[in-house]
Amino acid sequence: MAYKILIVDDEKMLTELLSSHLQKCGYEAFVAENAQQTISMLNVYPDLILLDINMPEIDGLELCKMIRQNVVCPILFLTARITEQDKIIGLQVGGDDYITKPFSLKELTARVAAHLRRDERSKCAPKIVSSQGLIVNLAERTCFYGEKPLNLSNREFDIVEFLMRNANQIFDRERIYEAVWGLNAEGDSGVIKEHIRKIRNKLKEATGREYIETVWGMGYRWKK
Amino acid sequence: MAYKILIVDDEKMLTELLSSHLQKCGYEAFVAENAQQTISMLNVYPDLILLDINMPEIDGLELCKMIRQNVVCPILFLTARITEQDKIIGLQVGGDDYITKPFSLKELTARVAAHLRRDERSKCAPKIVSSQGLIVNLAERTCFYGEKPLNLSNREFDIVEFLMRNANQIFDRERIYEAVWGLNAEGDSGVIKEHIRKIRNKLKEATGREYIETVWGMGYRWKK
DNA sequence: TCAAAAAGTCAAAAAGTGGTCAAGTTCCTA
DNA sequence: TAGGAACTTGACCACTTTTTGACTTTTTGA
Repeated sequence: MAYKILIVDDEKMLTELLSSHLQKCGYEAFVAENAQQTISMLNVYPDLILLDINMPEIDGLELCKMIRQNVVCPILFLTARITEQDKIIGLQVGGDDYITKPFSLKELTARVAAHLRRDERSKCAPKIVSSQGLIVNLAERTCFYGEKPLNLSNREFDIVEFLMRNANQIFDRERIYEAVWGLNAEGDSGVIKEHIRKIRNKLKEATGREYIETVWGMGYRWKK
Repeated sequence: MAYKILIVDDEKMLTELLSSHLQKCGYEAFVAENAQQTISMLNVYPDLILLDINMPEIDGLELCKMIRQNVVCPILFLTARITEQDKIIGLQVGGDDYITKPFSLKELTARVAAHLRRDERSKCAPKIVSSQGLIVNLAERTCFYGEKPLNLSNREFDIVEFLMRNANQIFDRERIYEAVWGLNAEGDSGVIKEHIRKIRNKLKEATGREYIETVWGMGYRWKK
C-alpha cells in the first residue's frame, strides 16, 4: 500500500505541482488548504505531512501543535524564512524537519523518503504507542508528551502500558493487579489506587489532560 | 460480504457517480433521494451512510437525527458549507464526519474506509444491544439515547440489561431479584420498586419514552 | 362505594467505593 | 551499608449507590 502524504498549503499552484509529482513517485497525495480541512483529513491517517508555515487565518506552527494531538507521523515544514529561533519553535510544536522555499522537487522527495524510512525503522524496532500526543516508547520504557518527559517509575509505566494497549476498556483494580503483577499474585488493598493517583498527577503535570477515567463501581479506563 | 453504503442525495448525477465508484471499490451501494426512501432503506442495514445536508423538503441534519433513532453505523455528511457551528450541530444530531463539496473520489473512499475500519474495531469487542434508539454497550456498560448518556448505576444497568434481553416477557419482582442479585439471595422488600422508579426517571429524562410497563399484579415488562 | 392489595414516592440510613495522605517497608545504587 | 527512590499499606474522608421503611396513590373486586 502506497504511503499517504498530506500536503497543507493555501497556494493551489504549489499543491498541484507537489501532489502530481508525489503521485508520480508512487505516493498517495492528499491536499488541505486550511486548518479545518487539515484536521478532518487526518482521518485518512497520513504517513507524512508537508506543512506550510505561512498561511492566512491560522499559523502553521499553531496548526502543527493541533495536528500533533492526534498523529505521530513525521511533519515537515515548508517555509521561506528560517532562523535558529524558528527551528527551535518548530521542534517544540512537534515538527520533524524544515524544507526552505524555493526547493527542488528532487530535494523534497529525497527528504520525504528519508523521513518515511526513518519512521518505518522506528515503527518496527522499539514500538511506539501514541495516544493524543502522548508518545510511549516501549523499548526504552519512556513516555513523552512532545518534549516533556513523564518520568514514570517501573510500576507506573507497566500500568500505563497495560491500560493504553487496552484503551477504552474498563478494568477493575483486581484485573489491573493481575495483569501487571502477574497472576495469582495476592491482594490489592489499594496499591492500584495509589499508583493511579501518581500516574494521574504526572500526566496532568505534563499534558494538562485527563487520560484515565474512573468508572464508578467498575474500574478504570484509558481514554484514547 | 461487501460493506453496504447508503447514499442519500437528491442530485441524480452525483449519486450515480458515487454509487458506481463505490461499487468499483468493492462496496455495495444503495441510493435514497429523500427522507422517506432513506428511512425505508435502513432495512438493508447499511454499514455506513453518506448524507447530503442540503436537500429540499427535509433538512439533512433533521434526517440524521431520525436515522440515529434506528441505526448505529457511521454517518458522513456531504456538504458545501462548513462552519464550526455546523460541525457542532452535526455531531449533536449523531453525525460522525464531514466531507466538503467538491471532493475527490479518492478522498471520499479514503474517509469511508477509515470510518468502516474504526467501526469494525469497535464492533468486534463490546456488543451493542439496541431498542428503539436506545443503545446499550455491554462491554462499557453504558447506555445512550443518541448522544445522551443515561448514567445508569451498576444495579440499574443490570436490571435494564436483564429486562432488555428478555423483552416483552413479564417478570415479577421476585424473579428480577433472583436474576440480578443471584439465586437464593434473600428478600426483596421493595428494592426493585425503587430501582425501577430510578430507571424510569432516567429513561424518561433522556428519551421521553416509556420502556418499562407495569402489568398489574404480575410484574414488569420491557416494551421493545 | 369502600377496603384491601399492589404499586409508586420520598427521604434518610446503611453500605460500598474511590481519592488522599502520611508513614512504613523494600529495593537499588553509590 | 547508608541514603534515597520506589513501592506498599492502612486510615480517613468525601461521595455515590443501595437499601429501607413510612407514606401516598392507584387498582381491583366484593
